[in-house]
Amino acid sequence: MTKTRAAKGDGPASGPPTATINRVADRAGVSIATVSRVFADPKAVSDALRLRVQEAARALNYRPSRAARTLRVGTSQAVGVVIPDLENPFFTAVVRGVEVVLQAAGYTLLLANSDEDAARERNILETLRADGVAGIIFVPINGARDAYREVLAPPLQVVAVDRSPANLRPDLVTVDNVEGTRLGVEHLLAMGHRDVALLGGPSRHSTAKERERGYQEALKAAGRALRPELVHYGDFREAGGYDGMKALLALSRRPSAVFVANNLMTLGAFRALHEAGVRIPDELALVGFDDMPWATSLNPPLTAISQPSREIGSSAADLLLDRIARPERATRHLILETSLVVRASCGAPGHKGRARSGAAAHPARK
Amino acid sequence: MTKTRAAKGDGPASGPPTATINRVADRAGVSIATVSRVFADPKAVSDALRLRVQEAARALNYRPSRAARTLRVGTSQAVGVVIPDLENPFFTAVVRGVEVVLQAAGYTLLLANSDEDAARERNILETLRADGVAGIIFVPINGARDAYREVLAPPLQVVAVDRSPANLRPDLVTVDNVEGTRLGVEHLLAMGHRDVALLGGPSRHSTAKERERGYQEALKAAGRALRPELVHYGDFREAGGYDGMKALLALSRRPSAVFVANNLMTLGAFRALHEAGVRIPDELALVGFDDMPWATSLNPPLTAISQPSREIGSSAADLLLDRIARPERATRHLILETSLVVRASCGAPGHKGRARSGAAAHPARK
DNA sequence: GTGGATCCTGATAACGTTTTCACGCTAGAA
DNA sequence: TTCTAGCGTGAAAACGTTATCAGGATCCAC
Repeated sequence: MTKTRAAKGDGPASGPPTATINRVADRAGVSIATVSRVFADPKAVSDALRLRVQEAARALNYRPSRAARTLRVGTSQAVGVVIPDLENPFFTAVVRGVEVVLQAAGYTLLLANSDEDAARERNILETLRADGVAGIIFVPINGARDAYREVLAPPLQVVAVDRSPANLRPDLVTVDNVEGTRLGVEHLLAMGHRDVALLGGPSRHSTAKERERGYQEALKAAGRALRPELVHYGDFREAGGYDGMKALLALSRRPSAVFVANNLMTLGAFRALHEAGVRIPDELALVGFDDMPWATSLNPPLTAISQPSREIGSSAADLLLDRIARPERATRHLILETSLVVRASCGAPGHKGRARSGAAAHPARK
Repeated sequence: MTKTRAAKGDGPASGPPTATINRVADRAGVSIATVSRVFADPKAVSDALRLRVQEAARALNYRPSRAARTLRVGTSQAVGVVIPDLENPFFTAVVRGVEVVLQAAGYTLLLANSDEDAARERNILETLRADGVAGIIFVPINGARDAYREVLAPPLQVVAVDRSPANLRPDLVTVDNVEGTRLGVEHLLAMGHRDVALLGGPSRHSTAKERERGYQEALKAAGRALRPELVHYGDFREAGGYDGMKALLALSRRPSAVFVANNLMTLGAFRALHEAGVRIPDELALVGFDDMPWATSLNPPLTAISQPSREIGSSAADLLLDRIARPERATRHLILETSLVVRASCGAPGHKGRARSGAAAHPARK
């Protein structure tokens, strides 16, 4: 049940009638053109007038209308950010990174959630385009062939993040998924595990495919055969990890170690193991892709492949801003590095229940 | 280290020159006024013309320019959402709730992060105001006396969320923090714990104060004295919970149960307990405020006070939309209910390591 | 048939910017 | 002095909508 309290609303204390460029011009005794110039290119106007204008603007608490500017100039000081899941901490960390650099550059951030739904994504992109955003940073759903052809056509500037879109080559920021996964699996193999399983993701995501490749390469490099029954595919959500882990536990010949290809699935895997009373890492060792804030609070603390999530976002924003400034420059693909953070879930010696991490992720910028 | 690959950019395949209302009018052989009406109030125009216009609009892939509309009408179809921490899953869940109803209503969501910083918050609010957003949904930082007086003055519509702002009475959506905390502490007392500690938050947050009050009331109702050394205040972040728990563990007369007043602090508390090798719930029972996605993956699964976070967001959005439609209506305060989700960390019988939850949260809507 | 009332429709004036263009002024060169 | 540059400024025209107002049909009632 829910309670509602009513209160008397404050009377509409109607502030001053919103200063416009005209009022500032009047007060400063100049033309609106001069006022505009003071804000756009301060050194184009003489010191005397500039001061008068700034003074007047301050007195009236004037802020140029973004809408008017957008209309006139054709493109707004905003960028759209669209991610598939606002509640996945990896994506929010990315958004955080984006937000920091956009805010600093005076841009506004329009956020939308595609929910892994191609139709919804298309709808959002169209809206953003109609909004006249200067650019878009998005995690592509990777849908149909020509999904993005029209809707992301110039003059829109675009950078994709995390996943590589199907049929478009925009600026791109990803992580080295193959290498990262190889790191994790090799770590498990190096600790003597003979049968390492994989809880992978849906193949429509480039990340899922790359991580599976990393798994295969690690096995191959170690001279170990691929046992297909040890590979299960989930949906990159909690339930997928739970189901996959249960399936692995049901195997007559259980693996002794598992690599989970995604953060939410790792959560599900943990839940399945706790429910089944399986001891980690003694009965089953675990390494997950993507390090999360709660990783050290799990029991045992999770060994994970850490991605520089925040930096992925800030790099993407840098790339976009740069491209807005120079639309003609060649498309770039930035690949950031991952790192292995060793904690206890993999059974590494010296990490029994301790929560200290390995080397911190510290990839180079730009 | 980071690799960069260059690729040749696609030539600017310059799409069609962006359809405007004029082009649609021309093609349909009507005036722009009619086109505008077709979109604003379709039944105000005759069937024949409406069809012609719609057809033309579709052919040209026309979308009304939001900027032009905003300029003309004085207020944009966007609402600003400002939260203190984009990486706290509670807030992202709230944003998610907001987003769903805004999207459905055709509004765009401008997101910004105040980072618990009053100056930053003020800056953001000013920008949003200059942007001409129709309204603002925000988690107040609760700063100075007259913090919000001018910047949130009409015609801006405002609803506050989670916390009650210091000196302003806007529409408000909160949770019953006193009641929720009482629920949790009483649960621990009912299980026979005599000394229940509290890891509380900074008193500048109304939520922290309310939760402390709930703790006090529960003790009082049970006829138990308040032992001040059992109350520690953190910053509502992970580190605060960690430090607080360590302090509690250092006590000569340790409590046998702890209530943690915030999700991030719960994480820190867990980490401290794992590090110290304290067995939960045998040596120390734990209940936390706010149920999180990872709660069932912790070991043992966390008993928590669940907030309807998503619904907090959707209610706030509902309230805002309603207020935009009827700016004169009285201010309202919506108080949503919390519920106790019993898992294993509190030591409840029948929950040894099991992850099944108690009753699902299911508060009434509106 | 005439007088309204009702309904659709089109011209047109904003909304607040940015940008182009021309103008006047000062400075330096002839 | 006269001419040429160059600089700083203002007038005015967009940008794409929405809202107001008035005009032309159509219809019904008298």
